[in-house]
Amino acid sequence: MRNAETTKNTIINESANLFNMQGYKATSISDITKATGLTKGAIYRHFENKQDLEKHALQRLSQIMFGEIRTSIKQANTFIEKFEAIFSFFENYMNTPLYKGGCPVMNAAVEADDTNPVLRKQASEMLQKLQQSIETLIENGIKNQQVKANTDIRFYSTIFIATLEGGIMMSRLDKNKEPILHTISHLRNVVTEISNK
Amino acid sequence: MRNAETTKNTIINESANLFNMQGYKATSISDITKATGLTKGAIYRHFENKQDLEKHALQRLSQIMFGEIRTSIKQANTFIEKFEAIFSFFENYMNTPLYKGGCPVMNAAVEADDTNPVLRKQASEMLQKLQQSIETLIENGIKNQQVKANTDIRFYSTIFIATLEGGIMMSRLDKNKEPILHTISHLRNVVTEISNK
DNA sequence: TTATTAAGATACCGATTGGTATCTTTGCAT
DNA sequence: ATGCAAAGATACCAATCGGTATCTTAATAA
Repeated sequence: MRNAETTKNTIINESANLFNMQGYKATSISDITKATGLTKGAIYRHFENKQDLEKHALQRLSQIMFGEIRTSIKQANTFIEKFEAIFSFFENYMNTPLYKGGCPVMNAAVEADDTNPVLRKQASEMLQKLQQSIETLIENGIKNQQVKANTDIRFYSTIFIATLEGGIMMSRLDKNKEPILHTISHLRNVVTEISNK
Repeated sequence: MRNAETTKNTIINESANLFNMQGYKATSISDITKATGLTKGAIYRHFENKQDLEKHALQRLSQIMFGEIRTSIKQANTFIEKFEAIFSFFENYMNTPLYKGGCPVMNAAVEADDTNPVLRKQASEMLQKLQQSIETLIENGIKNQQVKANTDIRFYSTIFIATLEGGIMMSRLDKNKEPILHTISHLRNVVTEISNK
């Protein structure tokens, strides 16, 4: 048998790219056959239906995203350096993104929120995971006395994510790095604000 | 003749609602016939094609959005009150929105950015207009000596919009007002920050 | 070498898509 | 009242949608 796992993998990768760029509803199975060079028969051997494929594709984007975030955070030592790692991760959505089409969480969230409950739930879980990892970052900062003890963790993790996501959206819309750079610059001030002097 | 203008208006209104809720690509002409009670023949008499209808629908959403923003800003007197008006406008995306489906700028931006250049350009112009009106607000604040003279207008208008848009996205995703309330609370601090004491 | 079986290709399905040509109805001017 | 033009309904079109049944190809185990 031709290597099934490899095939399944390329289907997931290619469709993840297409879904994140064009949208889930807007990407057809035949778009995916063109991108992979495979046929419908091959695709439907590996996935029950389109929704199933969407699920796996977004799961893949999630793996890539959190994989990158996790390693870049681990490499950083101080609280501030770790935040800088997150900042440059978001800044990279503009020049050398891990995947085309912008932030998968935002894309899935905006497309799915009123129509596709499966996708919506998945996006919600991704957002939760992202927020959790930022909250852990702040918690550790408090433990290490790098962050003020009375810092509202939930509040600030929300601010960071909202501001960065909004910045990406604006930057992508007018293909201009200024917004994301401004938001990062602002969040640096916020980091300083909650840091112990 | 049956009133053509009224018909055209209901088509625009209903399709604007559907486009903003389900997405532009995901909303079919037959969805619109069901919502309006009209037939395809009637719709295509008033609009060249679907793209033309999308354009008019987003234009309508833009009118509603900026109409509301403008009047609520005008009613406010001080710089801080005007910003409070904007804040409550964004907060209302969660309970009593002017239109269903969230912020039209974000929706169009996320859906269109890689595929639909017409929609994309329109969304870009809406964002520009939104930013312009916030910049004017800050400028006037400076003129009235309510805002510090050295305030970077472009910078702060970007922060405000990015943070609010990100907050809406998060709040809509998990159907919870907490994120948008947190972002507004944070932006209140920012307003205070650039205000003259 | 050959039988087996999984992987992938081909050909089709009904439903729906955006769009159009044509017919009918409506309201107004004469 | 009637003729006319505009508004809307009906009926159709080719193309594409997601999905499936069936056939062919390729790799492995015997």
